[in-house]
Amino acid sequence: MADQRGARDAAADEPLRLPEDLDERKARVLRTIVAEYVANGQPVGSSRVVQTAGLDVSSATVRNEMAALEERGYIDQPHTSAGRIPTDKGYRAFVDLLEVGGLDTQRAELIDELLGSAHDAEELMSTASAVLSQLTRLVAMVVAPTMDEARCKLVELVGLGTTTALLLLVDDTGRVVRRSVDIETPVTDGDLGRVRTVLAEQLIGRRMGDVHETVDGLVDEAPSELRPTLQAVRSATSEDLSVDLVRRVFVGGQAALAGDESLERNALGQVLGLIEERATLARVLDDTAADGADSLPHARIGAEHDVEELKTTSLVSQRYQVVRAGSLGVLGPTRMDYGAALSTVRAVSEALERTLADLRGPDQKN
Amino acid sequence: MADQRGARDAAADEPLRLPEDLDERKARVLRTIVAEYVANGQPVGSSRVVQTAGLDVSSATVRNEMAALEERGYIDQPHTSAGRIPTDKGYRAFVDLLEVGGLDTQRAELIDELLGSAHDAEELMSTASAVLSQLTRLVAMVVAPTMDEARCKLVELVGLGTTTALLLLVDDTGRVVRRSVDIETPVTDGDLGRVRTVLAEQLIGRRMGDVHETVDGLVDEAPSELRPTLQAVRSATSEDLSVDLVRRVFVGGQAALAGDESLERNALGQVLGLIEERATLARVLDDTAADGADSLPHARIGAEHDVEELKTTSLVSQRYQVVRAGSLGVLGPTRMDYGAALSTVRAVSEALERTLADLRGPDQKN
DNA sequence: GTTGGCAGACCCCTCGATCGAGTGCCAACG
DNA sequence: CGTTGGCACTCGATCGAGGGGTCTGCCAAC
Repeated sequence: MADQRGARDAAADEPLRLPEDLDERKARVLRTIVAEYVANGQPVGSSRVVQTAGLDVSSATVRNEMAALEERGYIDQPHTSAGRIPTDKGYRAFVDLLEVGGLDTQRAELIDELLGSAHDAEELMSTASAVLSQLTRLVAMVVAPTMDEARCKLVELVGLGTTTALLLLVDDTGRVVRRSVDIETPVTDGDLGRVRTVLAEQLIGRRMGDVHETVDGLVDEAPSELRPTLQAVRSATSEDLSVDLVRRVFVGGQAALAGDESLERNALGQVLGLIEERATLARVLDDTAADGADSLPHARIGAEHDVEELKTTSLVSQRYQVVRAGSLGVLGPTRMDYGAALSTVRAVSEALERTLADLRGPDQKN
Repeated sequence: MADQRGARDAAADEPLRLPEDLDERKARVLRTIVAEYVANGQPVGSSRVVQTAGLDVSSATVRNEMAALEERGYIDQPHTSAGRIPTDKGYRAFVDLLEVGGLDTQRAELIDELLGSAHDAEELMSTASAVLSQLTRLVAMVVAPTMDEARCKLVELVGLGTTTALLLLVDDTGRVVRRSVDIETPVTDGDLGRVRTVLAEQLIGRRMGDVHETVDGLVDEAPSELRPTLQAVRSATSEDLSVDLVRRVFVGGQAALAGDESLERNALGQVLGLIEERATLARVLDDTAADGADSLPHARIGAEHDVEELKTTSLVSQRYQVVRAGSLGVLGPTRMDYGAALSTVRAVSEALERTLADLRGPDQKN
């Protein structure tokens, strides 16, 4: 397992702690190689390192350093007479040494402006993924927060047929959960209305996470004619309410994947396939974010992924909203601009937190 | 403009009408070339045509026919000493001569079974796109029907802050429209409740397409304290209700695009980009389906598209539900198996219609 | 109209040679 | 001992030539 520390915060002023097997100069060489390779996509040779790193030594010296770096697994050589390419371990070390800077004010303002124009949580997250993908030119993903902690604001039960109904729950940020209810025996509109009233009385104001349990408690007390309906509602709410409809994943900029040369066509297909499996995708984003410190983005690089399809890609992900956590991030080839990715994810994440708070904050009366 | 007749129905028993510039044998040669090329991806030569078409003439004769076909623009030669490849016009002629057969019972049953397991319209369409993409190994898309003709079944107005509320409309198939309402001046819960009552009285049972107009009519009659809220509702419903949230496009199997060699990497990126623009996508599907006869799928091939990004792809699309029409289809490289695509789209479309009818049919009481 | 035959075009693969980038090693130097 | 310049070496990339194979277009004959 690779080092799982999160990216460093630029604010924390402790000196950069180098890995044991890297001295100052080796680290600098490694940094240069990663930066150059990310920028140009070409293996980088010793002379180029000397040039761009502005080191005051000869290329022969750098060659020695590079040999050491290769031996320790930080870089690799496609073939004997080629320059070096970072390994996953090399990227990892690079990222660990990286200071996550802030974004320039222009971009930061752009983010705030765009996110601020959203009317509700859903639109907000959709915008966030669009902004994130455009700024990074990577695939951007935003996982909606769980709604367990949110309060139930509205309950509706609409009959669609004599044995089917639609259950609607709205939370205090305006998110809507929509569940089909299949009732065993036909039920009249009147009974449906009565169930609706009971549900509204009991559920409104309660935590969304407690809905199922509450409904469960109602089934036994209820008069027998309402029981089949309540049982149906119980089973309709048994699955985590956040799944599927609410814990949606907003994906933007998939096309960017195709534009990247460094991703094999085959790998591309696999990644696209994975992106369609929203449940796995949400898990991967959440997990990756959880590996990092709170309010700092964290990267998973290449082989660090536990999902086979992502082994040639890197994911930078961060949690937002500590109370009811969602996560967001960008996905791209391991050869990505980690500096930009990390700081952009961080900036958008923070902007999203702020805007989300605004949305239910200032003019909230209850 | 290419020929815009829809695909032929196998049931219609009129003789196949050949294009003027194709006699029986030329058509047969063309058919063989398309079939072979679709199957193998290799340019097909005269001798191969003789073999697989089982023609009782020599390859020289076929060469003459092929020269004629090339002159008329049906086929093309990548280079002098290569076999022939169909042009878009060639594919078009091929498709026009194609009889849209039924699917084998095994597949047909599979489709019915899978679609039948869906609980509501949304799940149904999502399943349909998954089924369609798996059967064809192409990108499948299902555009939800417009809801103009559907009846309003429920109206709710939930306050989220003193100046923001959430408007919920549910139609008689259980689809939910969700609109943010920004009110000019703060409004009390009581007033909000009264507006809700007014809206419910006036809207329930009405066509969803008439909602905006109805609300518009209410604004002037309403007491002044309700007016800001009604105005806000009016502007929230001004946009077509079907757009965005309801007229969703369910896409499945994008990964298939990456797997196909015949699509340039560049083109792939463009297609992926277009797929993310759901509004355009819905329009293209609708338009393509509209070009064909009702209850028959229609193909748009390569250059027939008016969208630049799709010029190297073909789309097979069909309308379902004539009253409140949606459309569905598959997208892939022009070199696709049109026979399979056409019959599968047709089969899924019909199954979707049936299931959608069932969903609101048998046990519907109002 | 159809056919066999044939020359020609041209892709594809391989082979060899050359070029150049970049390396590893080594002896010398401070 | 770290650093350096020098040098031989490796190996991909590029180029051109040549052979094999495929498929065509044309033509004369049937």
